[in-house]
Amino acid sequence: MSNCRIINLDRYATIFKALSNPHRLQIFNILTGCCEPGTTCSTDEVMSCCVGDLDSQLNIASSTLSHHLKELHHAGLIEMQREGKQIFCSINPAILKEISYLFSISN
Amino acid sequence: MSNCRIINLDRYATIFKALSNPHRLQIFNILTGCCEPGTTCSTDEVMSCCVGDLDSQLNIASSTLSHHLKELHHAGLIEMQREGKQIFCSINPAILKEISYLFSISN
DNA sequence: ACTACAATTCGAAATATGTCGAATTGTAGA
DNA sequence: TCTACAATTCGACATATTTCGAATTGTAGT
Repeated sequence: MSNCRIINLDRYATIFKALSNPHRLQIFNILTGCCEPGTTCSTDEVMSCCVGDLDSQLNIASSTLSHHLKELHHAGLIEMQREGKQIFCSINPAILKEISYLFSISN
Repeated sequence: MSNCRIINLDRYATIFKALSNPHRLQIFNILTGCCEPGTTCSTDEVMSCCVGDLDSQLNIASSTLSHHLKELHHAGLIEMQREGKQIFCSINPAILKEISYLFSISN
């Protein structure tokens, strides 16, 4: 297995598991931003990334949302930072690059 | 949501779910080939892709392997083709490109 | 037709996941 | 300190997943 691309199966399994649920994937999708680079989205859905904003877009109980965010965070896909009463979520760009690399050399 | 990259959340969730289990990820990894392009692997692990070969590498019951293969196939990640007594598995290259594209524009 | 091999389906069991509402924690303002 | 808002934790429950061994199906050779 010395030449294998995926060295740590469990780690990547955790990452893909985090993306395996439609609600979490939706969160991930919102957080990566809905627009192609260079284009403009309608203002109300751009960069809404505090937990409450996600809550209003997802139609699930906030406790469930919290659970999903925890899972995305645990997988290293998102970062969370308190700002006053709110907690802001953002994508971890490093892991995005990593996954991108993983699939780009799988062809 | 008109500009969203991930149009069909459920479809991608299914794909990522297929990759979310260590055993399935291992199968996927073996099937994409263990070598970087241009390098050579030890002969015994290159392109071993009939079900029996996977079975000997995975250390799980063959019924379990069968179940995992079904899930990978259902997600569209692998193709399966009978040749005599054996069934050969291979990666669906189209879906690999698709995922690669998905993450390359997420940066 | 019989046998051997390859792989799948079936049924069952243990464990994990997704979800909710209620209760709790953390923060800021009055 | 009291109140209101934001978000999480807890406990419970229904459903899904992972896994196995036994039984079955499919294929090729004798």
